[in-house]
Amino acid sequence: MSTGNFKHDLFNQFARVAKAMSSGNRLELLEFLAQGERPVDALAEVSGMTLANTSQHLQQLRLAGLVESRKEGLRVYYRLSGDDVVDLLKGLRQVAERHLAEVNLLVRDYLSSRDALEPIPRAELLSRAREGLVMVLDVRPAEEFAAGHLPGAVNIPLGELEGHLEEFGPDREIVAYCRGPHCILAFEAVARLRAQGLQARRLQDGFPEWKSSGLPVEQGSGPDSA
Amino acid sequence: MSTGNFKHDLFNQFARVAKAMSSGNRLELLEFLAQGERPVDALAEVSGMTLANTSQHLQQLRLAGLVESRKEGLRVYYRLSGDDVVDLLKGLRQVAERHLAEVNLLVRDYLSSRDALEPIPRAELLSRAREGLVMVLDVRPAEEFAAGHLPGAVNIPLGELEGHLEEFGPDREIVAYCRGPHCILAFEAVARLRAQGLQARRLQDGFPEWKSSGLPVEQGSGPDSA
DNA sequence: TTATTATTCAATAGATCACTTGATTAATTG
DNA sequence: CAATTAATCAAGTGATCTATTGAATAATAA
Repeated sequence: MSTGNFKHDLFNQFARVAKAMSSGNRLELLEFLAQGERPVDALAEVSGMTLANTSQHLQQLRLAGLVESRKEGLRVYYRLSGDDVVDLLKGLRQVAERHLAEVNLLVRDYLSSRDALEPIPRAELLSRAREGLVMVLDVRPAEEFAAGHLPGAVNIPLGELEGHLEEFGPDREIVAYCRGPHCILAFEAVARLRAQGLQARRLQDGFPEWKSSGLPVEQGSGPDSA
Repeated sequence: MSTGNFKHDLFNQFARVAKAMSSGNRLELLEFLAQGERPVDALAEVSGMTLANTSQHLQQLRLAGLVESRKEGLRVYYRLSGDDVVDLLKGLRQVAERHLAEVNLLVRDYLSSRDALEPIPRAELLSRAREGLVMVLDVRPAEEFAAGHLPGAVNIPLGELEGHLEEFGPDREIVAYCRGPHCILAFEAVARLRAQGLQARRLQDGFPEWKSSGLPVEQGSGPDSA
């Protein structure tokens, strides 16, 4: 790796970090890890990759200094190696959104075909939820819900949505949320609920943003932790 | 490119940006471009790549939305597509420095072998330069010097340093600076001057940091624009 | 001990990437 | 007009990357 040329060596080290982030699959892993520590099998399932493949990608991320791991019993838990990694991911998203026309087209196409309506702002949801006017729906996996969620939220992971349709009424608006501005779980949920004739909207951004903006958060098993 | 899967497509777009930055050569180009607009041949020379290779790398950067170009006469000038690209580069450096042991080893080895002394802080240089106690040496290429430099600085590009040794005296300390914290020009200059028995130190960071911290700047051809 | 589970390792084929070389385009000059 | 210059394009080769497969390791349970 060392070429004896300081400048080159240094840039090549920086490039290692970028190379680790140059795969959509690995970025997806990083985004999940931004939510907190996760074992390998959970990451494999959520990313849709095989276990071995996921493990290898995680090791590339580790070699680039982006994640760290900890073994506990049979499981190996991975986590981001620092908040600066979150900043880096954010910077990457920002540049892509500002300068890649394809990203905007993708988002626009998806939104217009799935959910033309504006997301509901956080403050508005808070006040309307307090008045009991809306049902707050958390479509993330149960484990993420257990680690923290919006107050009064009901947890129905996206895959189980079809089995719970009778819990919704046509008169009470449903506001779905998930992980963040680019998490598609909430989009999908809104699309499916609307297909059933229900009133559904999407929360602006997701749980991490809600939490980091200082709004109230509930922990532990919620009202629907079946 | 499109897989019909929104989430995947989106992450793959983000990955395109990271992939463009996953080469040391391209990062080097980006760092030069952070100084301002440059034509292809200048970038080729400074990076040590062939013209064709440089051109191809620049086009990859453009496809990733990191740079833009403008044609003027025979020349094509490239520039960063926005300040967010600078932020992204900074984030990349930060993560690499914090989490890659190799980077710290590289920097430490280089510093201890070339320049064990601390860099001189900006404020200190300013006051000492005003008292005429130090000679401020800009070792960047003449064109960069002309675009802006420290007040009273003398411009001697690194390659011409050996031909100008008689301009320095052993009693007046020399403070060299260049582009930034990882630009090696100043390191090299200090090493060579010390090898001649002269008192030489390096400014903390470089010209961009000096300028952005609000300290005075001179423009146009300086006192030594031979 | 053997079996089970979570993870990693090793080997592989196909795809993509980096750099070189020589030809080509576009703007300028004589 | 032909010659020159800056940059890009096109093709080829060796290297690297990705995902898959099946085997190996390590911790736990029976």
